Amino acid sequence: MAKDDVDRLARMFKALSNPNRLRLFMNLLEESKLDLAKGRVHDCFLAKLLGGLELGAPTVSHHVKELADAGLIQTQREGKQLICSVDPDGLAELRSALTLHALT
Amino acid sequence: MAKDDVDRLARMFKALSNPNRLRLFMNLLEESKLDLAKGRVHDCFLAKLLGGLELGAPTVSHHVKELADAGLIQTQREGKQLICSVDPDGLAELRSALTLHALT
DNA sequence: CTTACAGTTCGACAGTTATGAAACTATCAC
DNA sequence: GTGATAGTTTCATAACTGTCGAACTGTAAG
Repeated sequence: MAKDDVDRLARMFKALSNPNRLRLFMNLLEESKLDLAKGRVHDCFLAKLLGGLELGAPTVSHHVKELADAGLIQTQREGKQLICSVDPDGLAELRSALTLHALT
Repeated sequence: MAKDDVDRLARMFKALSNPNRLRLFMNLLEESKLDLAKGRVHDCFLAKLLGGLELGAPTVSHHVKELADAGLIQTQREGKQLICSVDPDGLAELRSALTLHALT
């Protein structure tokens, strides 16, 4: 495995290594599951992502940026709000790194 | 998703968030793939895991402990040497967390 | 234009992490 | 026993991280 690939992967894992950030991502993933089951891509406001999380706005902004920079989520402005969705490519990369190809 | 589960998952991701530690784990995983293909469980010395990694012994010892504490690898003494292998349960946990059940 | 809203940027601070040097423990070979 | 080998523990240190308050930017509504 090339050094660049390892670094890229490590960055993704780092983005998921903070419980609050992981919760954000899992919430988004949960929503995505529901929506994908219905055949459309999910979008979601930041505020909505925070369900139960008691974090200040600057902190959330920072976490979202980390997840986006790592390639795990995609963001998009829509008026005042920031729309987030899981990046399917990033997710696929993660999963394939953890897959025992010899077994499947 | 319960708080404890999130914390446990986050700990696993954190263990993989350092490039050197991730390389250690990926080396082990690579070896495991080969061995599982042959129908046996792989074991591997620390020194062997280090292929190319220029880290001091204390650092490696520390990284191995982190991976073990996170539940990603299992260790076992054998004479002077420490035998490591991927913990299949931990790996399965990680993979299932990243799986879009609605899609599979 | 003014106000309110959603999110960002900029410090700052406490806490954590990665790394190695030195000293240590445990095991094997002689 | 002596010495060599494999790994651990302790400690120090530089670098990084998570969080927030305060000030800021951009957008929409009136």
